[in-house]
Amino acid sequence: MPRRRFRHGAHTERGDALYGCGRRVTGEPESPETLTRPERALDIVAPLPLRVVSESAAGLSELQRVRQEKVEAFRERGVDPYPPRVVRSSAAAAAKSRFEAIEPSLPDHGEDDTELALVGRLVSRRHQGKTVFAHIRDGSGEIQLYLRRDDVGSDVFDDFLKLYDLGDFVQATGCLFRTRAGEVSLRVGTVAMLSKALNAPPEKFHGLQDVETRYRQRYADLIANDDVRAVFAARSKIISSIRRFLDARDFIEVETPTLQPLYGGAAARPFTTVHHALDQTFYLRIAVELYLKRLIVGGFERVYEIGKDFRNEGMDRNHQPEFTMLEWYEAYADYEQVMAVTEVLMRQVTTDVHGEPRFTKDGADIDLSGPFTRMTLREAIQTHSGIDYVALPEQQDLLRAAWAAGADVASETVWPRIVDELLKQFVRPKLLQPTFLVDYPVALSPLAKRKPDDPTHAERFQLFIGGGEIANAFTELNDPLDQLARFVAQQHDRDAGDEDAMPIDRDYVNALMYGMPPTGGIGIGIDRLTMLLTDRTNIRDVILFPAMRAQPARTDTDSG
RNA sequence: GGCCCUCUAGCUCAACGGCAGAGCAGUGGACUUUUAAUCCAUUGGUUCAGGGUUCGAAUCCCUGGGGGGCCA
Repeated sequence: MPRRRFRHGAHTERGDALYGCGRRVTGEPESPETLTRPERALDIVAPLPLRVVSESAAGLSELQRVRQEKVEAFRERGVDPYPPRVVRSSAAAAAKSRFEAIEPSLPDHGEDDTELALVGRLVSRRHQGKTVFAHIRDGSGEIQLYLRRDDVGSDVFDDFLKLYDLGDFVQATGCLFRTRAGEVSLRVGTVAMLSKALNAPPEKFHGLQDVETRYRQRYADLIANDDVRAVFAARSKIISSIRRFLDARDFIEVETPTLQPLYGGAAARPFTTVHHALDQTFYLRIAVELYLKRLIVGGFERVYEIGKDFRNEGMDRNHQPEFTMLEWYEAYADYEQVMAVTEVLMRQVTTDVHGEPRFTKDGADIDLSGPFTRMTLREAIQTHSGIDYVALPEQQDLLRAAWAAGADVASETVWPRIVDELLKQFVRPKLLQPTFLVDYPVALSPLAKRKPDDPTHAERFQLFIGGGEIANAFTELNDPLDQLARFVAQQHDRDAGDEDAMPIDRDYVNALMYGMPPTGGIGIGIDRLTMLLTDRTNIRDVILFPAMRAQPARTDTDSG
């Protein structure tokens, strides 16, 4: 590798003023692009300081104006405070671990003689006379910078104190050593501005606490709060783990329409929109179920989709109008087989996130290592409420029993919804450890196949963990005329005012008439699963940019 | 949808009917191994908006708005 020195944009004339640690650069480039024509990268003459808006028009605060003046100071000396390229020799974490590996072999002072170019956001700075300590943070972590006036020269030293602010992205070159306090640090030779920040970062100790600001300005939340970054890193792990798991089992990932001429596959109100050229109403999908099963009809045996569903309903800590759902369908499988796969998947995903098949949720230790509990819905409701809904097939009888047990149910609630309420109010909160509830009343399950030995119940299961519903699955109904009858029953509910009931999907019935093999399918809410595995109680904490009510227009007018 | 809580400097928070303050950040200064550095000085406000009560309102009342929680 050729000998190379990193140049500092504002002080290229000091390129030779390194205090002598720099000998070479080791380590592989971060990417081919970052090290293309490295010598030129920071020597580019700054472009004209175009001011497309006046400061008053930009509405800068006093603190922002102070920083903007620093931007101008860079430009006045011909330095671009937003250079297009940067040289980076390694990530902070890699640099540190490399230093720690070679540290025992270093002579005397223990300073490495390899010159590095590190980059990142300036997150802290401690000035002490003719030295400065600072931390920069890149995607891998933080690393401390140590500047000595005698090393970098008074110009660089003063600039670093006067023109650089917390929040700026910077490059620093130099060599690693360990401070008296024991922290691996970069003894800095040069610094360069990579991107001047006009907004100060949130307070360093308390971070960003205001919940509303955290949701509306997630970028500031991510800057300020490490645990928030960890949540979304976990979410990414969950999704990639699921993909690996399903791909390894010969599932293919497919994409079905988000804009649908007719919605279905779940009990929910849809969003409605209009295609202008077609002059036609489209619905944003509330589920992908009916399209995935059309693909099973078409001959694919194992399909899955991870994507956004949209439901035009109330918002609370468990509901967002836009959320992510996994569904998969497997030909020649029934709900028993789906249950078995689900158990293995949940154990795998949990292990990928936590390193072991157990974790803590709301203070409860949850263990997925053993076989998941299985019981019928009927048994579960009977155990936790004392009510056997099978023995009470009349709405009035079940309602009275529910009230007697202390349930909060409206008098006009239809029979299957009462069963659902018994589940939600008496059973679900108790199911902390992973539990499959199986066999649901047919009226609650319009897309599931009936049990051969009990036509009042469908082959359906739900998985509960941590008191929450994680998965919903069944042996898919593939009798086209039974399906049509269920749709018609749903239509009656719609006509009676149930806005959540599904419309009749004749094209789906037509697909079933071509024949769908026996099939098992499942839906798993990714947001709920992420809440479970990251111990969050508000769905907005696991969605990067949650839907929020638009803020009212500002009434004050800009004086500029 | 109902009830409750909340909104004050860039950020985190005080002041609860009597001069709008502190810490961090910023600005100026001291300090050559600090790490929530320390020390001295200092800038910064439409107290969410509008109305009312009052000699006097961030504070009490009303209306509206944003957010959160509990319930439905």
